[in-house]
Amino acid sequence: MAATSDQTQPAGVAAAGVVPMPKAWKPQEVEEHMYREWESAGLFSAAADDPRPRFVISMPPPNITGELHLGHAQYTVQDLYCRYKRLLGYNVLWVPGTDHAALGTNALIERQLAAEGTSREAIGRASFDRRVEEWYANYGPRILNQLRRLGFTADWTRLRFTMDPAYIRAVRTAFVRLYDDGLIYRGPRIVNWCAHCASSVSDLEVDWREHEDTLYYIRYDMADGDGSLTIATVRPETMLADTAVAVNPSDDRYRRYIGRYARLPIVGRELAVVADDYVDPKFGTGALKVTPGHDPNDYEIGRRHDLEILSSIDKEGNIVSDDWVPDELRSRDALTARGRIVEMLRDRDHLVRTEGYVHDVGHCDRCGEVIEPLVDDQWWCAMSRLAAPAIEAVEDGRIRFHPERFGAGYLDWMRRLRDWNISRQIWLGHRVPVYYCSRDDQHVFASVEPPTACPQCGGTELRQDPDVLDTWFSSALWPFATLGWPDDTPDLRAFYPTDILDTAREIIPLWVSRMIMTGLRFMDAEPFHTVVIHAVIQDPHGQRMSKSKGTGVDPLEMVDRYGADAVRAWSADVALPRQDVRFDEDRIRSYQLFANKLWNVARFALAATAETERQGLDSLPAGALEEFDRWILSRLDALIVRVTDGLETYRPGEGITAIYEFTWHDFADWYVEAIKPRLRLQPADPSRVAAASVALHVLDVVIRLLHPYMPFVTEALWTRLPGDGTPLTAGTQVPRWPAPTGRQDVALERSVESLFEVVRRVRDARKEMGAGERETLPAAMQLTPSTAGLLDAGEGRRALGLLARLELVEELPGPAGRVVLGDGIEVSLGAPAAGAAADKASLERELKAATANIDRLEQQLASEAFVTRANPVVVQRSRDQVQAAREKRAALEEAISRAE
RNA sequence: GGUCGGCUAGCUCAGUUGGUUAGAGCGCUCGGUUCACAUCCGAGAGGUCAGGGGUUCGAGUCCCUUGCCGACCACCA
Repeated sequence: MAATSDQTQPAGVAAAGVVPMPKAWKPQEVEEHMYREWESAGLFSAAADDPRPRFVISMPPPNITGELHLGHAQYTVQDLYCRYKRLLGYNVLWVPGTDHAALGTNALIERQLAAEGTSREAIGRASFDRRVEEWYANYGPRILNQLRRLGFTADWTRLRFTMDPAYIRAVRTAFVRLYDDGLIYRGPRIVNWCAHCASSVSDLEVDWREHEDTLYYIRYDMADGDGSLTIATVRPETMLADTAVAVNPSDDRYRRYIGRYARLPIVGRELAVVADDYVDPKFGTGALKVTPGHDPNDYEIGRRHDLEILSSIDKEGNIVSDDWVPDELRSRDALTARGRIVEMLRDRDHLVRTEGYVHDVGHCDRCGEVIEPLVDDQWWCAMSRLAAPAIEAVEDGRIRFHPERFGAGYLDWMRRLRDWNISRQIWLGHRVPVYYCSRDDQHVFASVEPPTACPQCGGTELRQDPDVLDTWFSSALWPFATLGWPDDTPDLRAFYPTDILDTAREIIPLWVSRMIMTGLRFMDAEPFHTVVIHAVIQDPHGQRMSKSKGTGVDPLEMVDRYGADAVRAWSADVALPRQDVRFDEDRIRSYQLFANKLWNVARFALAATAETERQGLDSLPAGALEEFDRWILSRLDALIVRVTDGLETYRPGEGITAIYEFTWHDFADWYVEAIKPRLRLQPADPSRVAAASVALHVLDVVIRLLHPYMPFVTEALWTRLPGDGTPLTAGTQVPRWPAPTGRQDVALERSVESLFEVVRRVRDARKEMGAGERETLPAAMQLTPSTAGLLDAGEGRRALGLLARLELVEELPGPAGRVVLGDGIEVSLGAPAAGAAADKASLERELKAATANIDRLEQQLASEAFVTRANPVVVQRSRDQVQAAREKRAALEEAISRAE
């Protein structure tokens, strides 16, 4: 890699000390340049003929409806696994792309047109199409730039867009095959109609919101004059299209009405009274007006009883002008008509009463308009034959969800699937590839290539269906259509099926389920084996982020402020296995600070070590490692296990948390501080060489473990460590992911950490005694017989002196100022030059705590049940603890008496 | 209505088969110009683990229940 900025200098240059490493890690000065280097070196491109095992992710294509929001930072999870797998030696392909988002983009462009005082009808289809192209040309590149700024290693040479010519052919092919197999059909059924978008929308695109409405009780007299039925409705305007009244067959109140006829007020139509189990006798009056033309449930009742379907509301949301509609209501919009109808009912004494009523009303997901259910000719995709194998794939475990609970939700939804309304009446999108011959209404056919003649009669006057397809119909083909399907391409053969799909949970029914269905149908294989559902990012108050409320956050703003590494680390931390996560800028910032910390600890280690010491651990002579060396290597082994395990179980937060804690606290705070004197020894001193080698080894491993999370800072450091110069971002033949080395030593860890605890207590005591920060105190150390050899002499003794700023002596010159106790160790501190000679109060405080601890343990051990039934290991631990606590209490009491 | 998630320090969150005296980051208090880092170092204060009940020698952790917050699915006019 060529380097222009000093932070990306090759290792040799920096190591020679020619160019010093800057004091602070400044991602803003490094990341963008470094990314361009990676991309231009082709590090993200996978080869179809690469013999290594492959790992593939299809990127969920962001909608080109605008710029990305912070939620897209969750794509970090995908890059994390791509980089992890590259380090493991896989041939990795991450296929990127964008989605045309027909309904959404269409709504935005229409809004734009409306703001300019025009409309799509006014400017015509050609101009509209140009608008669409401009839109995509504007936002598409911005989105891709955002993804690049986050450091994502998607293979941009394979970028796809769901409206590319090749993709259009894939969509048409899928449609034609399903059509020819009878799984796509056209027919009149009730749909969710949005008058504003002038299109149907699928059940999943209806947004239900609570409304306060009025429930009207309306009396329908019987046609034969004998009695009446009162019904309740919130939508009196739909009564014009009533074609029946329904009651529950078991409802004694209404049994005598069944089979007779009621007369519809205002209109005068006769309505059959039918018996249907759907009717809830306890709701309202127990009698239901049936309007098959404008209510999904009524539609079902209508089918069961073979009722006529009438429409009283048209696609503009106005009352129809059919001759059975009273003149004064015709063409009025539905809402004004409602008021007028209520007046008419009141005038004619049909309105029994009204009451307030709170219920949910469907709104268009895209534009917010109230949805009008109406019956319309639409294209449908039959679900049951497609769903069955997709259900089995998850039941059998061929596809697994993480977190697991989402699998149950998927199955529940799939088992209740209804046919899918796939046509939309807008201009933007994939046109339905169905053609009608002008010679004969019966000559209807679907065709992948635009046909020139009717296959049945050869007629050349053909008309294409005006509808377009639901965007999700095209997205459903994503994992294979991006690889060249329907052609049998090398990419398709090499890279399908993919491995992991990572997305948000709300997308499971919209997209995941449909990819599984089409993958099994067209490719005869599940499109992926693992579905990872990441958390949804909310605003800091736990509300959904929304652009309109101004609570949306631009990921680039965060990247500019804290660096991509910090944003990524935070994303990876919170993405799994949680369900919701609040945006927390401080937490992002903490990862920037971490990058700086890593940078500096590396800077120190590199500056303090000589070129000759950068040879690797293996070249050290046997026995060269001291206690702290073995301690940090033991901790490092545990870290490798924890990070790897976290990634393998789809809990990446475990990994980044562990790396953070290890690097900052174990490595920088303790290990590096403890070896500083050793690094100042002569270059050839074995102790120095061991410390330097271990420090560099730890850095090397940490950088590799951290790289998937924070690629930029790790790459910058990698070039300065000994190695072959191949960027970490590059895939290599030889795996580079660290493996545990068997150096874990739990007993050693315990004794070293108990020494740290003593250091902490001494620091605390020094402060309480009023010792100066830089003042060295004399101290005598006493060890109990059980003490580990570590503390007796050598490194432990040295470290205690260094880290707690003590001079260890055999005998204190005067009375002890304080006595500090640890596990098997007692440190008597000499009095500081100034300040309180002894702090009896704090000793007494400690005594109190120690006594309470003894009481608790003694009580526990006095319990017969505990001693006989608890795990012996636990019992022994309590015994050891109480013993240690008693020793400590005795020492404290003695110290207190000395202080008096 | 069904399902799922959450409720742990002032704030945001860890806490993986039940077992030391419940942790971290930020914030706060006190002290630090030690030649890696003030984007830092050291020390400290701060929690009846949402309420109630149960199982257990032992519960933040398991079971039941109540409450509140949130999400998804369904759609009783």
